[in-house]
This record gives sequence, structure tokens and C-alpha cells, in this order.
Amino acid sequence: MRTLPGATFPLMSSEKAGAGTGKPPMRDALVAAAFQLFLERGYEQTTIDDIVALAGVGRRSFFRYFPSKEDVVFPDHERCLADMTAFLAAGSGDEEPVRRVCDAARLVLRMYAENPTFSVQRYRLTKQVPGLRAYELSVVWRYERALAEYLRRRFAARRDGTLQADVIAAAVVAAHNNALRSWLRSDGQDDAGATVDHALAYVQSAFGGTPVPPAGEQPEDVVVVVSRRDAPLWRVVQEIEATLGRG
Amino acid sequence: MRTLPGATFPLMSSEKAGAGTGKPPMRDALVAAAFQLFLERGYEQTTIDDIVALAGVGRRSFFRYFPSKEDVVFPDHERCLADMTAFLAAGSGDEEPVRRVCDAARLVLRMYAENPTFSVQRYRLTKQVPGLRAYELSVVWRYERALAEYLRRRFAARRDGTLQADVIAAAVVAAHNNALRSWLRSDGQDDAGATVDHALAYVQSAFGGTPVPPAGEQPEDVVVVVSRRDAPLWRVVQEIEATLGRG
DNA sequence: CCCAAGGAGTGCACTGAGTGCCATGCGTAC
DNA sequence: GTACGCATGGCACTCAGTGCACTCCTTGGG
Repeated sequence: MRTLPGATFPLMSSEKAGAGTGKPPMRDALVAAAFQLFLERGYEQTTIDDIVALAGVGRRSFFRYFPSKEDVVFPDHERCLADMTAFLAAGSGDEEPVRRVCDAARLVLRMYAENPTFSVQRYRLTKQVPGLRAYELSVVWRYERALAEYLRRRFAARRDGTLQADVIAAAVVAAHNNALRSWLRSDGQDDAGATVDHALAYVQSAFGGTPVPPAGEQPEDVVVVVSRRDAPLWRVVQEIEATLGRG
Repeated sequence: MRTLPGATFPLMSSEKAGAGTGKPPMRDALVAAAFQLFLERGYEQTTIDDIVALAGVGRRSFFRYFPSKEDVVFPDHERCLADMTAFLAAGSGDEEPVRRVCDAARLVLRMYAENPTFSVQRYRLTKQVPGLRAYELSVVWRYERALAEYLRRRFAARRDGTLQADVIAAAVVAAHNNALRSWLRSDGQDDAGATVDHALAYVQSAFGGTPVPPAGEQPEDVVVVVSRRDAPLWRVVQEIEATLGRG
């Protein structure tokens, strides 16, 4: 029974990595030990006892830091979710709502992109283990709810505001996840930012309100669109976007 | 230790309820016993031993019919998912894809609407128990994947086909769930079909392809749309739909 | 310098979900 | 009648997760 020399991954602590180190070294040691074993012999073949033995700590301490075995695989989502909630609450209230939730989604991507190797290994793990996939769904669901709640507030005056909020939040999350998975499958080689921008642009093209007018340019009051009637609607939307001067 | 007189709810068996009864009466007895106890004392306060004692069967038999404790709460989703997959595979391939997945989503609603009281009780249960919510997410995820896979096939030729497939599938599921929850909150009093139609119409207004032209009516070759530039895009899309002669 | 308080870490025993294995009973085919 | 298959039941086991009590170790106050 050896103890780990140090964190194998550049793991983020609960606190911001300031001048000193984050507060709980034990937490990071548990994550490192867990991932080492998960990658060696698989998630289900690794027991809590194995993890705490490798980390050199007591079994009871594991559950002090992680409420369940699944949580050790997603050690940073709690902080990221708090960041997203804070970001959405921080706005002045006159931002374009769809753009705002897209920007919030980019926060999640940035967290993944901060530790590419860790993210890719976790991706491979969750892809294989059904229990982890289910857990990830509940994590993603909380992000989606945060976006939807924000949109519901912003759409409070609209008819069908909650419906639109739920649908747009789901679309944003789906687009984000599509781009994220594409990036993860590339082993972190692709340009994550560009991929997610492209995906979110599609959502904005379908749901976005007024495209941001370039500063100093007077928006036209009316716009005329001409389309063949049998063209698919999404093509029409693209044309509208183009006509309106947005990429 | 009493045994149950019969199924408390009009439970659907695994087989279609044809002339005779479905094959496993034991399965239905377990579901009935489980729900009785869940409603009496709560999900977490009920053990598998409690359930099998009330149902009058051996503990091992429970896990013969349900792989986990959560599964007994969603006894019919497996069949419904198979129905949806079959429905999507049955098409001739020239249907409008978005309309097709909307129709597939209506299959799920119909399953809920078949047993309103059961559905409402289950809704209250899952709303309270985090573990059941997480399980429900994994169920919903499978529906969403079925829709997305269908759309991916239909969109194989498109650029960004998989992105569009994922986003539209997520939007359809979100709209369906929004309507479903609204109906469940009304204790099954609202018109479920109308509610979900309205919700899905919003998704179709954003993503729908060519609206079905009424038979015998010649489509115009071009259409002109005029809109105020600062109108939200979804309003523009609604206008387009209206101009094109769709709801 | 001593002691009290509190928090972090630990050991222990316990509950309950889920699994593997084998025995039992029952109906059917040969 | 016997053999086979199948549904069920019983038993023992693993392992995640929890409650409780104990030990340090640090901090602060007298």
C-alpha cells in the first residue's frame, strides 16, 4: 500500500489556485487515486476501499469529500455550476437573453478545456460506464435548469415564456454538448472555442432575437426576404441571418 | 403479511392487453405493491423486502422482473421506447423529418395519458425523490437519443447534420416535457393532446422544414416576407410559417 | 503553562441494494 | 415414468453509503 507522490492531473481545487495551494490536498489525492485505478481496471472493478487504500486515507474520509462514488469523477462541476449561476445573476438585465445563455454555456466548455487530458480520460470513462453516464445526465440537467430558469425570468412577459425558455435551454445544452463531444473525440486537438461557437450560432440562428448590430451602423427598419417556397426552413433562417448582416 | 387482491392501477403488462391477460401477473403485483408502499411511506423508506413481503413473493423474484428498485417506478417505458423506435423505423423515408419526430414524441404522451392517475402519482413521486429524478433523466435521454439517431440518418447529407439532429431532438423532447409536466400538474384535467400540439408547434416553427402543402394547392414559387428588423427571430419565423399557409 | 473547544480524520458496526449459485417444484415432451 | 426446461425461492456474499463515537491536533483564553 503506497501513497501517491502527488496529483497526477493538474486538478483544480475547490478554491481558486491562488498564490498558495487550494485547501484540501486530500480531496485531490482521492481524485488522483480514483482515476488511476479507474483507468487501470475500470470503474466498477474499483471499490471505495481500493481508492482510499491507494490514497492512504481512511474509508470514512472519502465520503466526507464526495457524497457518492460517482462524484469523484466530476470533482469540479459543483464549482462550475455555481460560476454559471453567478454569471447569469450578474447581468444588468438588458442583455439579449439567448446570447447570454450561450455565453453561460461557454463557461462549461472553458472548464473542460482547462484540463484537456483529464477531460478526455473522463469522457472515455463515462462513455463506457452506464452508471456514470446516468450521473452525468443529472449534472447536465442542473446546468440546463440554470439556463432555463434564467430564460424564464427574462421571458416572464412573453406568452409561452416558460415553454420557450425550456426549449431554448435544451437546444443550447444540446448544441454545446455536440461540440464538446466532438472536441473530446478529437482528443482535445480541435479548436474547442470555434467548434462550440459554430454550434451555438446554429441555435442563435433559430431562436436568437435581434442580432447585435455593429456599433455605429444604423439598423434598417424593415427587411425583405425572398425565398423559394420549398426550401427547408432552416435555410430560410440562414438567409435571414445573412440578410440581417450576421455571420 | 397479506397479499394484494389485484392490481390497484390499470397497469399495462409487457404484452399488449389482448383477449387474455398479459403473461406476468407477478410483475403487475410487484408494481402495485411498490406503489402502494411508496405512496404510504415514501420511496426511500420502502425496502425491497417490504415490497416483496406485501406482494407475497420471494425477494429474488423482484430482481428477476426489475433490474433495480428504480425500474419498478417506470414499468412501461421499455415497451414505449421500443414502440418509438419501431415507429421511426417504419417510415418510408420521405416524411418531413421534424414532423416525424414530433409524432414520435406524441407516442410518449399517449402512454402517459392512457393511465392518468398512475402518471400523476408517479410524477409527484419523482418530483420528490432525487434518485428517481436522476433515473427519469436516463429514460428521457434514451428517447432523445432515438429521435436524434433518426434525424441523423435523415440529415446525413446536410452539413452540420448531426448537430442539427441533436439540437432538434433536444428541443422536441424539451417541448414535449414542458407540455407533459403542465398536464401532470393539472392532475390530468387539461387536454394533453392540445397542450403538446401547441408546444411542438413552437419547435416546428423554429426548425420545421417545408410545411405540408394542402393537397391540390399549387405552391407559390417565391414568397416575400417583410419584418421589422428588431423583432425577435422566432417571431419572424412565425410570420413565415403564417405566410406559407401553416397554422 | 494548562485546559477547553472545535474541527478534521478514523474505525466500527449497521442497513439495504444487487448478484451468483443452487435447490425446489411444476408442467410438458418423449 | 422419466427427463428436460422454466419459473421461483432461499442463502450467502459484495459493496455503497450512514450514524456514532473516538482520537488527534490546532487554536485560543485564562
